[in-house]
Amino acid sequence: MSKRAAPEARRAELIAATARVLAARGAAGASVRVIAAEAGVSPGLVTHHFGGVERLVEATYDHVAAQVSEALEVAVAAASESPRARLAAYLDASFAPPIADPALLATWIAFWSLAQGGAAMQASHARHYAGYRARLEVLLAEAGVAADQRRMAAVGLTALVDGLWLELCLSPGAFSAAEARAAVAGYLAAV
Amino acid sequence: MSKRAAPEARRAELIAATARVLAARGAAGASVRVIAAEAGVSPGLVTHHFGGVERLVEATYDHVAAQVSEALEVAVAAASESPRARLAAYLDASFAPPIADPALLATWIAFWSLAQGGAAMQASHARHYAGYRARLEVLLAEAGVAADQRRMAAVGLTALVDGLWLELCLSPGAFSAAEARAAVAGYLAAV
DNA sequence: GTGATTGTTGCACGAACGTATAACAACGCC
DNA sequence: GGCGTTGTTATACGTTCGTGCAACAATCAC
Repeated sequence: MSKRAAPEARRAELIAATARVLAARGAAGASVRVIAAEAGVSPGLVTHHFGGVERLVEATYDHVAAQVSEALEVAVAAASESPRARLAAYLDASFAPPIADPALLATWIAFWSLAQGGAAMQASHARHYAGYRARLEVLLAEAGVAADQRRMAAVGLTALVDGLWLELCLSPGAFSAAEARAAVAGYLAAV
Repeated sequence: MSKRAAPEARRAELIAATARVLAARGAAGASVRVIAAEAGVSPGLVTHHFGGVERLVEATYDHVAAQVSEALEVAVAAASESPRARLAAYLDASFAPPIADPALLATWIAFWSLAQGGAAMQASHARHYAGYRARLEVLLAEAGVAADQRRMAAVGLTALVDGLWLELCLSPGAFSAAEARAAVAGYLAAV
């Protein structure tokens, strides 16, 4: 039996275990029993702390999305103070660890597939992507992009980065991370 | 009881039923019983004709991928003879029916999530995407793009179109199909 | 120390899963 | 018309699923 833990700590453990299971086995493997075994606890704990698997997966989505946003901010903070460099760092971070990771893609695909029937998951997705685009528009503004062009630039850049990230993780042999960065740089130059 | 049918016809019916189930209920709903009910036959027929659900889903992937390719070719054929118009038609077709369809995205996500553990599905995906990029490179060549720039242009355009298509289906409110076409046109102008 | 609170376990339950198998029925062949 | 071939159904089996529940145990208040 696992030692008694504070509710928040146990919830965090279960969320981390869910993320690991999702990455390793996909949506099909994310069962209560598998997740509980990964966390080293009894299956009943999932119901006790989250009231159901669905709620646990939603919480895991929010957690992983926050981790992604944080990784992108870390990349921006590590860049020089030049607005252009900060923008490039934000975009290029998607092609380097920990973002460019097949395990993260597997997790993301699992979320997408589980979002099919869940309104809460769809809302979380919309919020996350809107946040990504909003952050991008701020960086574009700081880099001197005209106000009336920022929205479409953000839409296009988000789509381009997403598509490159997806294919980079899905079939790594098609092109390299450096080529992905070059493609983004080309698009950026056209804006 | 369903009338006796030729093996090929029955296989086609089961594949069509699987595509409908995948679109409507996602990967989680693609069970033998649900698919068989959708096709109006007994569950045992899946094993009899395909030897298992996994094989049936693989066959469905190939079928849907072929339908997508065909829809893109129809769009190209409907365009004027100008190489630029044919290229634009090929790219823009992703933002109009039957490609820009949330049901098709649901099907595609289901394939991705099911491909996690299946080597055959991964191979099918790699083949389909390579075919898409190869066709794109031909259209780029006909439109006058230099040989040494075609590959990266195809990679970038594929990623951009994919990202826009994904987000267009996933959260239709973020931007319009016309804006997606404009983003692609902008990228194309930069090449 | 003692009692109350509550995190945790183990099990039971009904439902759904994939598949194997035997019986049935429709079609082609002679 | 009878017969073999084979598409089709219905059922059964073992497994896994999510969840509810009673019992257990660790912590805290006093």
